[in-house]
Amino acid sequence: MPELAEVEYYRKQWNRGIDETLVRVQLHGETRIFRGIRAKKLRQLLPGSALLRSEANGKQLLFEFSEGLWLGLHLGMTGKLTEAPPGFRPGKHDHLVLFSRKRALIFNDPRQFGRVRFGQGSEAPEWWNRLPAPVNSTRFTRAAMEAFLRRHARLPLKGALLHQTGFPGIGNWMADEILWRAKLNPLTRPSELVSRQTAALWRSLRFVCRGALRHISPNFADPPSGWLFHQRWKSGGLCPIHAQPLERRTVAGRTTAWCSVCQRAHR
DNA sequence: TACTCTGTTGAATA
DNA sequence: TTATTCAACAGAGT
Repeated sequence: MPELAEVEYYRKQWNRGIDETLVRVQLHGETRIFRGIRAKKLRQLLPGSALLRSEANGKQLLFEFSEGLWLGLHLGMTGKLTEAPPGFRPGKHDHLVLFSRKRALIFNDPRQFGRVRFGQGSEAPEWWNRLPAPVNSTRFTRAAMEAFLRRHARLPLKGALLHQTGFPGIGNWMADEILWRAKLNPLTRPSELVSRQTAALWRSLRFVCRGALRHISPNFADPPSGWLFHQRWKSGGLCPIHAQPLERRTVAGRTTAWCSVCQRAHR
């Protein structure tokens, strides 16, 4: 699930451990989560350092520790960050657990599509600084969105919105919500958009990002009723406007729900 | 039991 | 260069 707002929620769970010194690190170093890094180094270097701060960039997370240690996390499809008392016993899918005297910070991910990265130095790791501006930042501009759509003129809108280089932070449910509000069919190609539709896409994108962050990231609450979110997955889901049964099909490789009245294919 | 589905993404292929 | 397909993984649902 973790998209922009859920990632932000999880970041705050680990922030509860800010200013606490780690005493022990427990991890399943052989799992896919740690691909590309030496998991053993985490276990050796992190104890003795303290969590200082954290940052999110779209779906990417960065935790800064004292002693110039940096932990990058991606939650993949089923990753979660939680916090537990210090006596916590890691279970099968608790692949990385950081213990301070007061608590355990847990990275749990059954499907292991998530990822842990590690860096050392006085500055944030280079891969972090190279990330594109996430959709909720002021650096993400309408001009940048339009340039990306021009570059991917034949990719269905649904696929474009899921592209993390073009729309960092958007995931499957947000993409459907955005297209529904903009009254755009997920199969529409960017090259077919008239300027009124591009404007609608931009407005809808901003609205859904702001709303998701406001409603979901504080407590993991659902967005307000009236959002497509509540209808997307249930069989017999209805368009919140027309009470029309939603279409449900794979578009650009992902399950997609839309209203055939609001989001007519072509004009 | 067997088979299908899933909120991500990146590698391989076209 | 851009678009599509598929695999990585585990568990839930039918």
